[in-house]
Amino acid sequence: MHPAILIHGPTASGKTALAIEVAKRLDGEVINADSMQVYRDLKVISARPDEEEMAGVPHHLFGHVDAAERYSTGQWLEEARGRIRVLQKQNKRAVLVGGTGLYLLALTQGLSAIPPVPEEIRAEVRDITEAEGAEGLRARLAPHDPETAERLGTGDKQRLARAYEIWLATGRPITDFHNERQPPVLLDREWIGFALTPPRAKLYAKIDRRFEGMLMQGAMAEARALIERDLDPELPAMKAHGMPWLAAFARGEISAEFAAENAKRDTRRYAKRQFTWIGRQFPFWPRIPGTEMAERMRVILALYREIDREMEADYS
RNA sequence: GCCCGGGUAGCUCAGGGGUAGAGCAGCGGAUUGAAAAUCCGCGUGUCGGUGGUUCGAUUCCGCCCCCGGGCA
Repeated sequence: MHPAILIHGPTASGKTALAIEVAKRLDGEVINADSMQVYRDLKVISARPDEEEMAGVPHHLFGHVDAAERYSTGQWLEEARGRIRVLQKQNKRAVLVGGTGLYLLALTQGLSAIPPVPEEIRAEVRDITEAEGAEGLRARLAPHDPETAERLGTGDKQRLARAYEIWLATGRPITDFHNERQPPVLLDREWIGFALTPPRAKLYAKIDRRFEGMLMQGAMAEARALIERDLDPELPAMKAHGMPWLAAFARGEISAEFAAENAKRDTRRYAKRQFTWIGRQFPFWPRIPGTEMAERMRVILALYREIDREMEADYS
C-alpha cells in the first residue's frame, strides 16, 4: 500500500495546482480537504479547480454538496475514508489537499465518536444562541458540564452551543466523548503531510490579486445566484470569504470597493490563522517555503521516496 | 522664489517641555462534526533631519529637506 500524501498550506498558496502535479506524477487521485470547495454553488468563490485544471486526474469530494446543507467534519471524514480505502485497494496514491486543518487533523489523529445530534435540537440551540448569546449558553451548560463551561473562551458561542447540544442530545458532557478518540483513518506510516509556508507578504499580495481575479471570473454572478436562493445567512456556504460582503453589496448597502477590501482582509486573516494552525497543530510536517512548482515537487518527491520504495523516478 | 498649512505607528490622524495615543491595517494564541467557522490577547514608533535653549525637547527657537495649497 502506498502512503497517502497530504498537502496543506494557507489559502492562495498554490495547493491545488501542486496537488494535481503530484497526482499526475505519482499515479494518484486528488481528494478535497477544504470545507468550502465541497459546495456545488461555490466554484469561483472557493477557488475550486476547473475542468481544464483537473483534466486527466480524478478528483473527489469537490462541489458535491448543496449550499443549503450544513456539511460537517464528521461527514467529510467518512466520505474521505471511503475514497481513501478504494484507492488503497486499487494500489493508487491518495493526494489529500485543502486548507481546512481540522479535516486533516481528524484524518490523522482521529475524531471522537459522537452520535449525530437531531436537527430539532440543533435548531433549538441555534435559537437559544441568538436569543441569549454566549453567556446564556454558558449558564445553561454549567450545571451539566461545568468543565467545558469553565474552559471555553468568553464569547465562544459556537463551541458553547456545540457542547450544549451534545448535552441535550446525549445527556453526557462533551468532554466524555473528547476523552476517547476513534482510531484515525490514516495510521502513522500510512501518510506524509507537507505544509506550504510561502513568505507572508508575498502571499497577502497574491490573496488580494486573486480576489480581483475572482471578480473578473464571475464571483459576483455566483454570489447573486446564491443570494437568490434566499438561504439562511448562517449556513456555512454563506460564510465563505467574500460572500457576506458581496451580499451586502448586492443589497446596495456598501460599495464594491468596500466589499472587495473586506473580502480580501478576511482572507488575509484566515491565512494568518492557518499559519498558526500549521505551527501548532502540524509541527512535524515538512515545510515547503519555496513558491515554485519545480522546487516544491523536488522536496515532495525526495521525501516521499524515503517512505515509498515502489517509487521510481526523480522530478526533472 | 515668496507666503501659508503639514511632516507623529504600515495607513488616516490626535496630542503636547518630563521619551506618545486612537481607528483601520497588522501581529501572537486557542482550535474534536458550522473550522473560509468561532473566540482570546497585543501598540508594533529614531514623533522628517540637524544645530540651539533647557536639568530634560517629539513639543520652544534657527537652518535644511520633503509634501500639499496659494502668489508670482
